[in-house]
Amino acid sequence: MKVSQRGLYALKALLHLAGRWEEGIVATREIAEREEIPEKFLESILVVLKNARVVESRRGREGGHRLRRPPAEIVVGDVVRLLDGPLAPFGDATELTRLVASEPRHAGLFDLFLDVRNAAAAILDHTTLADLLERDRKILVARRRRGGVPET
Amino acid sequence: MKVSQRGLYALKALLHLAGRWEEGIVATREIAEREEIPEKFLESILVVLKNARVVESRRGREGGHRLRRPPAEIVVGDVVRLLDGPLAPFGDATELTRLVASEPRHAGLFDLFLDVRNAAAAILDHTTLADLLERDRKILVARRRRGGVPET
DNA sequence: CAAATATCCTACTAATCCTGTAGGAATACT
DNA sequence: AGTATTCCTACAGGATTAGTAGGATATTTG
Repeated sequence: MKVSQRGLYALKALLHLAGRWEEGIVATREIAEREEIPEKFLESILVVLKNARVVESRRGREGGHRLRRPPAEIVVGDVVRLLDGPLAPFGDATELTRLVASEPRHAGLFDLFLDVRNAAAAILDHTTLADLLERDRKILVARRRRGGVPET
Repeated sequence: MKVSQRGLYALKALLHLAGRWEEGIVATREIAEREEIPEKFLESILVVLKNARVVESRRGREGGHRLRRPPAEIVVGDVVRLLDGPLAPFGDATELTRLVASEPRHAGLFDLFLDVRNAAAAILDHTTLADLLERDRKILVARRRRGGVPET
């Protein structure tokens, strides 16, 4: 499994929307500027996210995007799969299962790959956007305690 | 992390050599034929494996390749890293650690990626070629018991 | 020494993926 | 009507992937 720049942008954008969940609709430009994502590129990503019903959009003036569900109900694994394909290091879970069951050679190898994909899925499929926001917060607090650098 | 066709070929070739570890040297052509890998492509892969001191080669007639160490001492994680780069889904472990420690935004996300890479590393770095051969054997036995199809 | 055979090295190619850009059409708010 | 924003299509340059081709180099056998 590999997370592309595009996938990373998608996650950052969603985290941005999650952080401002109460505010409602946010425009592409604003996300792009704050998260340092090329605006036109982000546009195309948001369309994908919209078609997958992760996000909903409003056009025209005062338009923009917002999460379709609360941050605690959006799973990181789904977003990664949507943008960057299956979590398995080779092929996908179904293909690997088939190979383990039918390949005369190297079934063990595919079985190993299946273990890796299951380990990744176990982590990514039970982490939500809300979890990540919480995690951000905790890391920041810990960093501050460890001799953070509050300016002056 | 993504295992390419090239990486898969490398692992298959190494498993082939591991299976015939006692026999000593095996020619590229033979591996290519038995494992159904394009010969010239396999050649280039074996050079990489040789430069990384995983395999040793002898030229000329009766030449070929063999593992430099016994199968139980060759770790899958190292092979994957060699052919397909870091195990992390984004960047590598060092970069992710740095990002978690210094990024003002989304440190939690990079921390999550670090968890994924650690989970993958935990699996791949403690599985050897010998483990995989054993695994192959077990799968075959289990398959046979479950109503295998012994011809006629 | 010569022939045969295998690895090793360099270069090239075709296809696909990745990371964007550009321009405009459709839509919705003021 | 005017303006701001999403949405759609097309394209482009660079990197990566999966090989191919041809020959130089080394080594064993006759």
